[in-house]
Amino acid sequence: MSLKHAILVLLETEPSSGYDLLKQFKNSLGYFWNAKHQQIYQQLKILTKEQLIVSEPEKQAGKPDKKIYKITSKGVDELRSWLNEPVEPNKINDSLLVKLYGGHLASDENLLSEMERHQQIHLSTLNKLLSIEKKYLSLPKSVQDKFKHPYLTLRRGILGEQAWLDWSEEAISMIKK
Amino acid sequence: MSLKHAILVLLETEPSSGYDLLKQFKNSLGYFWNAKHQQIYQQLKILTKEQLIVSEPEKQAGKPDKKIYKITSKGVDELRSWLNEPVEPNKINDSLLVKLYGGHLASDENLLSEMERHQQIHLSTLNKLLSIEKKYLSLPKSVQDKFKHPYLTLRRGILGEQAWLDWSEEAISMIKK
DNA sequence: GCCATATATGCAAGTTTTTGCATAGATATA
DNA sequence: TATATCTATGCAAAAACTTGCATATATGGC
Repeated sequence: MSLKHAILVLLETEPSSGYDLLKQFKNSLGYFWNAKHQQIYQQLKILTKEQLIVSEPEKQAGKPDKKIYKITSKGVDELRSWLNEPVEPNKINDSLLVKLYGGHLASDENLLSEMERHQQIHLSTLNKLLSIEKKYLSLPKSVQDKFKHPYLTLRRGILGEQAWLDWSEEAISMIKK
Repeated sequence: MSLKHAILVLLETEPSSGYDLLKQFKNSLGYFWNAKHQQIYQQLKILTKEQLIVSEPEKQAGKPDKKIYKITSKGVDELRSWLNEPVEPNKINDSLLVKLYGGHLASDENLLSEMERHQQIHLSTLNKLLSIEKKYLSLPKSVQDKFKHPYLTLRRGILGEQAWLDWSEEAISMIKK
């Protein structure tokens, strides 16, 4: 389980609310982590009980109040020790490929429209990631250095999405034949 | 949940035992579906209760007996109707990227050895997939046509692994700098 | 002879994730 | 002015998945 560590790693970079974390996962880090809001809030409660993070309420005008969580030194220790352990390769369960595998039972129109729908999602993700990269590349070298590791994961997102799109072109033309 | 449909789609192609399905996921289809044996056997029980599949025992010499499951017409109906519904894009939760994201808290040696370990896994997966592709491409065109859809998913595995490896080269040289 | 791995299946308990429901003010859009 | 979406958090139940344990035969390597 590393929702725990995904949260710790983000809080180590910057104190955030549950909602902030949710937005990060949704808007930029979805290429490496995904979680529903219920899961995040629940995990924040658990991490607080384990004293790996602490929260402070933040009053906001015109919006509901936030709870800002920050990592404790115990949390940093936990994170450091987790970083030293090997991790399993990423488990893949891809329903779209299940669907394509059984494609002879479906119509080509169905498959093609599904592929195109997914293509649009991946294309918009790619564009989002490319615009984040653009921002990063415009930063001074010293700041770039500081965010070298997150950038390296961003590159994974970009190369991954590009490969997905390349494959989808190939797949679509194979279905059409 | 589409472990259900992953199993149905494989049984639609060929009647198999739980162990056969497990081997397929492990040895060739891991780029699109992964499941532990306990999960598969449990799901086969559920699918049997739902009458989407039926089993027959097969006695084997020198090996434990097998239960060969095959899809029923009700199962094919279920599969067909599922194939007509849109599926969600694949949820990604990649611990390795979490680790890299927090890489400034770890040592470069640690990160590099982890990357190289994963590289080897991905490389051997790629080789396995390429050898499956080779076999496929040596089949007569008529048979190729019949397995067009599974092949198309195999291509996803291949392009995906190649992209992963390309990224890993880039990432390793960035860590070293 | 021992140990690991492959074949073949399964129960039970625990953990993780999803789904459904709930609240509540603010802003944007038609 | 209704409706949708965004901000912000949470409980509870159900479903999915993992981990630990269990059994039994066969084969290959040291």
